[in-house]
Amino acid sequence: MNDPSTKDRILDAAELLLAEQGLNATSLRDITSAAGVNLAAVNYHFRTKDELILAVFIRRVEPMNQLRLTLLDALAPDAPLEDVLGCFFRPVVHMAKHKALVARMYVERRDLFQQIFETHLRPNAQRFAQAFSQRLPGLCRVELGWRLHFLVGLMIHTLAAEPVLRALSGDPEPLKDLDAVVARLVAFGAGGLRAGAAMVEDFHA
Amino acid sequence: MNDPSTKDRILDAAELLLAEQGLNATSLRDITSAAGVNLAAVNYHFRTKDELILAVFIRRVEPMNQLRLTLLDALAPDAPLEDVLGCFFRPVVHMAKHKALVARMYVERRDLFQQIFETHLRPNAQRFAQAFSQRLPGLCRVELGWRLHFLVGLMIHTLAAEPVLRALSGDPEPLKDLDAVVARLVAFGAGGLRAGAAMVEDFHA
DNA sequence: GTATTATTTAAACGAACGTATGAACGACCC
DNA sequence: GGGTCGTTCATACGTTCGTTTAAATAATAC
Repeated sequence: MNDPSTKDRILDAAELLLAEQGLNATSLRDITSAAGVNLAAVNYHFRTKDELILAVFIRRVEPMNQLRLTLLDALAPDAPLEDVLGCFFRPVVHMAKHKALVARMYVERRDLFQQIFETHLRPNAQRFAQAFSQRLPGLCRVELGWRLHFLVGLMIHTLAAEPVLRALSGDPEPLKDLDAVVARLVAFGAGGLRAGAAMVEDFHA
Repeated sequence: MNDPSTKDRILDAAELLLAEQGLNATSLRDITSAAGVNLAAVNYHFRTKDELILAVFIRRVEPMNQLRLTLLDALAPDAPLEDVLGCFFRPVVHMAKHKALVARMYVERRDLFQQIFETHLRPNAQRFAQAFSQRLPGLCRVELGWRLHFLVGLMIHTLAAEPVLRALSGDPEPLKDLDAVVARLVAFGAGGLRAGAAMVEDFHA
């Protein structure tokens, strides 16, 4: 087993620290000293801090994205809403050790997040939007958008809030049993989507 | 109509910029030059940047908190779950022009958020936890904690994501009709809470 | 083995940051 | 009018940041 390359050691250390401390709060010096490499190595391998952040993120998003589509394709056409939600949530929850990075990215650097969304996530998102829409008849585009937005909110917030959950539940490792987390997200999400669907006519009455 | 004091002009400019650009990304020089005051005025009126951020936040949280309790107290003891959710969501959604600040705070400076939670929000949160619990019989402490956590996620994410909603729905001002936003949050939240409650025995089987 | 390329290193750059200082200014009281 | 106190001001301090440079070292090819 050969040592991980400098590039990989930077990526690993960056993933950990960026998720833990935030994007702006983590300096390149934090990362390189944690990785045991020289500061200038970041510039050599990634050019800038932004490109390093993108590389860290894409390394996890790429396979997660593929898994999502594989699961969705394997679903029966008449599979219930809950199964689609499972395909949506499970790969993200299982993705990485340092899940808070998603939320950090989303709030601290929406420009970078948007960039990744356009290049890596948009087709994926449209496939899921279609799968949800199919199982929530009578939902117009705007309302569907809001509900998808709520789903993303559930997910991001859950992944970001390990310390809060720890304090709230007393469980020292609230995100340990990932399947239970997925089940909770699926149940809550399905209930919200269905109740929301029932309200549509109220808004447009 | 006398001019607003230096202190207020700093608070106003800070609220706008901190929400727009983020906590770390906004410098005191950004704030003071937007407010048209001297840089050192921050130090004079608030001592440090952290204390300024706290002051900005507390100025909005204080009345919002009081309104929340007033609404909850005015509720009939047998009011439905949706009404409690309304008391929970409405004051936050209506709170300030620059709502993203809540999310910024939550992700970028959880230490400050925690500090405000302990000193300003905890009793409030317990009142609501009790009101929810009362209407969701058979929910253990842990599961209730998860569901409250999901509610907070819905709220924060919604307030933070105006630009995303804009892109997603095509609506140029998706957070303009605040009552519609509250209605959507209430419907989705109630559906999620109830569906979650129905799943409890599965987890503990 | 030497030449060429790829990688790592120490050191420094200029810029931006939060904070601190001491002088100037203004309103107000005696 | 002089003195006091709260406020505003220009300016500077020390630090840290992302980025760059050029030399040193390792790896590869001929």
